[in-house]
Amino acid sequence: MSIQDIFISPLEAGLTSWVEAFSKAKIASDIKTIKVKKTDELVFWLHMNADRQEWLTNAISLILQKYKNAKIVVLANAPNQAEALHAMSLGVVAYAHAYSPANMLTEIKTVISHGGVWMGQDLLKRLIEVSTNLAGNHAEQVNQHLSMLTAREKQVAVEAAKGLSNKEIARILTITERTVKAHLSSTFERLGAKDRLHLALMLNKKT
Amino acid sequence: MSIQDIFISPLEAGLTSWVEAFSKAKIASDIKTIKVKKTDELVFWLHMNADRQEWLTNAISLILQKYKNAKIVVLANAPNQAEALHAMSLGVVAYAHAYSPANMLTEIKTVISHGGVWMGQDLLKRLIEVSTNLAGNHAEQVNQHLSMLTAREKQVAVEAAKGLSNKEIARILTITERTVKAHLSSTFERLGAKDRLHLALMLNKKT
DNA sequence: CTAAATATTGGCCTACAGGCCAATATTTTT
DNA sequence: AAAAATATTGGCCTGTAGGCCAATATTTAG
Repeated sequence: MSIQDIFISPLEAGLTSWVEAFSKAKIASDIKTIKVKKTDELVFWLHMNADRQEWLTNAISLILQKYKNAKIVVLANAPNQAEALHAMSLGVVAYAHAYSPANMLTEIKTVISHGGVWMGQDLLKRLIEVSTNLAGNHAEQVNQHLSMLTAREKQVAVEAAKGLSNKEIARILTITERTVKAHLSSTFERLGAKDRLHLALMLNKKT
Repeated sequence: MSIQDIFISPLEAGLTSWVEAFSKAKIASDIKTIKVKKTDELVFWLHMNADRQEWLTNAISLILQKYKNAKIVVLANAPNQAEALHAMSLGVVAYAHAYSPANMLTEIKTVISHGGVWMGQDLLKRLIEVSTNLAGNHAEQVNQHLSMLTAREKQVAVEAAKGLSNKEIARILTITERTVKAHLSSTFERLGAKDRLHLALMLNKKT
């Protein structure tokens, strides 16, 4: 079993750095025209033009559908984060500049063939920033709010913030509706919330 | 210039798979005790216990401060996404299970020494999901909801979703409270929301 | 061991929310 | 021009929410 590189590019000959890096690669302009041994380990290098957004999406899903274990690299003429994110969300394992030098291409291949992911420093950074800011930071704020409540109040509060009625909360916690109200009242006071809607906003807000 | 692996673990001998993978590695329990040639390319393997959250944070920043170009890998006894995100946001380039077999450890090393990033499939997926959701997807979803409403209903809906009462909305839109109710009722029906709290969740939720 | 905080529930009362039926004027679509 | 969708408002009625006063059992903290 060997590794087969396949370039998909509108250019007939591919770029020189590609040829330099992988002399035995196949070059095609359309996915459907290529023929490969199913047993080969496949690496697809998709050359991306700015005006082929839709093509990229289709190409990726087509490849992954046909060759389950194929690795896909996107080489963009004009790399941008949004596109990178989109591509990687579809299953691409590397995203780089189309004019990357040959030695970088071989490094990328080394990385992905060992199960790694390759992307620009800034992209990774951005990815993590977004995640931690909007997922982590928020969680911390919510936790800070919840930490001001007693254990029971917390339970009631999170259910109320989901949109459940007092009656529903009472049922799932096996207490009286009256008790739910009591917990909520003290919750409102502790958190400074006007009512359950404000509570919900405090516990769900994305800032 | 050679590559020097350094294991930091509370265990005196390290795990067998580590020793197997990198026989020439140094093993220490504290970062301060190790001595390395500045010229070496350094790979730190931090062994993470569930109860050393704080230690990890400190260790990472200490290492990166002292050895600018060092690569850091975190090996977690009990891997979890939150911790992985946190670690990678601090500059870690790989996050894996502490009991990963020796061959996986060598693959990780290959990947990171070529500039790649190594993390579990599900973590990467999650990372991208979160990013795409919170960056663009969410706004689109909200707009899709709002597009199902008439101009007036939209105005009422967004105010209601902020937590304003019918009376308040009536005042700022200069209409009767009764009219606000009418717009809200049809809004609920159009969007399939039970009440204003669910409406608020639809327009504020981060999923 | 006592004082303080929590968990539970009751009754009562007011305000607000939201549904139902109905009507009119304006705007948009066909 | 006729039909359909929108914008406004009324009255009425029911249910839920949340505040106020009050009491008891349990847990926790000093």
